[in-house]
Amino acid sequence: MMTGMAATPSPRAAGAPPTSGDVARVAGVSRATVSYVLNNTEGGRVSEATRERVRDAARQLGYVPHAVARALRAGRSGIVLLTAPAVTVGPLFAHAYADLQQALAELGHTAVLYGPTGARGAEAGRRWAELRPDAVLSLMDDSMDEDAVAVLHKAGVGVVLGCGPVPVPGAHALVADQEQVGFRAVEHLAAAGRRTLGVIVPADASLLGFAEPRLAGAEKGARARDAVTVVRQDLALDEGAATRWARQCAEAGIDGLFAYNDEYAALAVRALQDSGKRVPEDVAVVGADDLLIGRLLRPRLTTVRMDYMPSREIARLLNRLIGTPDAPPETHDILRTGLVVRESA
Amino acid sequence: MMTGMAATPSPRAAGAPPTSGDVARVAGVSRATVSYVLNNTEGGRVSEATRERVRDAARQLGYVPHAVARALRAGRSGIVLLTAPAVTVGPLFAHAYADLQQALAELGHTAVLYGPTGARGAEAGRRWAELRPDAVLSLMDDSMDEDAVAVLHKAGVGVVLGCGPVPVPGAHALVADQEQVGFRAVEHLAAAGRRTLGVIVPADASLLGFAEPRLAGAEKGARARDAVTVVRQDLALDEGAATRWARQCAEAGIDGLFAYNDEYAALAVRALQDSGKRVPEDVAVVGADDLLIGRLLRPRLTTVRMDYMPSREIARLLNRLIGTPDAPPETHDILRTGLVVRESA
DNA sequence: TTGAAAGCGCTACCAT
DNA sequence: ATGGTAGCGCTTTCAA
Repeated sequence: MMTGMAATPSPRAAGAPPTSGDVARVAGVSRATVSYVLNNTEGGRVSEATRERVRDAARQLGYVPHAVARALRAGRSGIVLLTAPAVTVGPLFAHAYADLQQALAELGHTAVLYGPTGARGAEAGRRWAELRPDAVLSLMDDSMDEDAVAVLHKAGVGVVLGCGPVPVPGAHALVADQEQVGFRAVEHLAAAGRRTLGVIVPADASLLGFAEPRLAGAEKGARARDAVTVVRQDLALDEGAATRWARQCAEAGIDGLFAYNDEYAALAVRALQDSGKRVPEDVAVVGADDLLIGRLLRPRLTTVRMDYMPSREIARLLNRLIGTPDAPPETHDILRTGLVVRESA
Repeated sequence: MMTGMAATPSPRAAGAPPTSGDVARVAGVSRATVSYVLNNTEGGRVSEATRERVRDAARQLGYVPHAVARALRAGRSGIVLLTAPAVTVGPLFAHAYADLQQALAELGHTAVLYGPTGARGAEAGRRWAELRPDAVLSLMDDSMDEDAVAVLHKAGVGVVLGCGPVPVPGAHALVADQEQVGFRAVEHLAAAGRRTLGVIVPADASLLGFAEPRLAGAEKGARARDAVTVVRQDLALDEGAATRWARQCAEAGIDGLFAYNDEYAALAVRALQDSGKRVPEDVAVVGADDLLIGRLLRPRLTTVRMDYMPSREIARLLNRLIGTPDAPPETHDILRTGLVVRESA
């Protein structure tokens, strides 16, 4: 057993960052008291005079609590890990991410984005699990799969929430039903009397998770109509490719076009116009995502707008799930779409 | 002193995630040995048979090391914290971020993005410092200032690297000299005989950190020439604002325009054309950042392209700095610009 | 009202 | 070749 002096440990090396022990020493109290004061634990159990001394000492030393040590002791890190592949960390995502960060912070969580690991499945799950987050939210991330979920659960990460075109087995799901997008676009084109509909699918493989369902939705839309056919058009986001595509497109007799998003639509419109086609007279074009570029081009793009569940609601959902880690997987629909009719279709 | 049995602690609650102690128990060895084996410490000091048993046990239990505990013990978290305000987490940034993540991972670090905290200066510094990262890289983040750096250093975060238009005192700096951009644009417009140059500055306050230096560079370019003047044009990224701006622009007698970036340039070109001006005949336009939209417009946009230091080099730099935490602040230039001449100027 | 001490999971030093 | 054990910084129970 130690005797005496324990409340006054020797000062630490000069350059070392101050710990709660240092604060205690300077304030002339125990580490326990420091903890009580700085965390406002147990209302008035510490006298106001002492509280003031402790806070002064902390300020004077520039003390910053050590979240790692706190997490170890508490058994929970307070971290919500967001995972997202490179492509997703894009413009649409930027503000949503900032909002989510904010909303989670208000609920006492720390949102942290962990970019592409280079691994997939169980291996990716292990990388995430090492940090022992309270929850993992994977955004459109196809490296999150059933194995990854299993690893996470086994490592004590109680909440795994997948957000993407397809739900991940075993995890909670925010489903963004991308099929709606294609369906709605085709509905509009068909109603305008178009019969041979091209659907532009991006060559970028990392977008297939979105592109395939949008195509599938378009095909579903075509089947619901008589005499409407859908032709898949693979296209890279590149002017040369677009020029070649426009030629081939004319031969296919396409009179209506649904592009993966407004960027691809813009590229296609340009190429069609350069090849002598008129938009929308010869080919009607519908884009998606309501990007700025669609309003700057002439003709202005008709597009399928996406309304996702607001970040604040997602934060509340996460907060609730973290509170009940063993609840059975829930599925929430987070996508509503609407057509923005402009000039191109 | 404990006696006996210490190598065989009692099993833990069934649902609890396995610890190295559990692995040790299953493999019939001590926790120390588990640590040696799983971290490949000290070459052959553990027999191959034992190593195999340990690895089997770990696999069977689904053991994932606890990075938090490891960090506490090691005194370093292995984390490189990236901070960025909402606007920056944009398209240009996406791939750079993914690359950096990758490059840092290869060097044994974990890159983690910590979005806008809602706080600034010392308070923001405290939020970051809590996580005890080995380094903080702030990207175009104006909430990182001298006070934040001081807090971080005091909390033992040895490496603070700022990347933005202006260096942060006390921290290492990656300077992206945005003035070059404006200078180069004005040089081109003046050489083409334009004399009254508008410079479009975005109304979005969060972009001012870039916009002001670009404007300053343009002014510097004008001073270097006779009879060339620069007129600041504030503009919001909005069609209505652009229409009003185009009218006022005609009155000002502007015959050359440098826009903050290609998006603003596109908006301006559109508005000018709609108001009856010809581009480039009446007004020559130069954009910046070489965005896709610049190639889709007619006329195609002349733009100032940016070449940043590749992520791999930034990762190597960070790695070196983490190895020598007390080195004096270094400054590195990471921006090269080049003019891409197309049709608009 | 305050303090002592245990212990979160891990690694590294020193024994054996 | 392997094991005991101290201790990273913190919170929290129990004791005073």
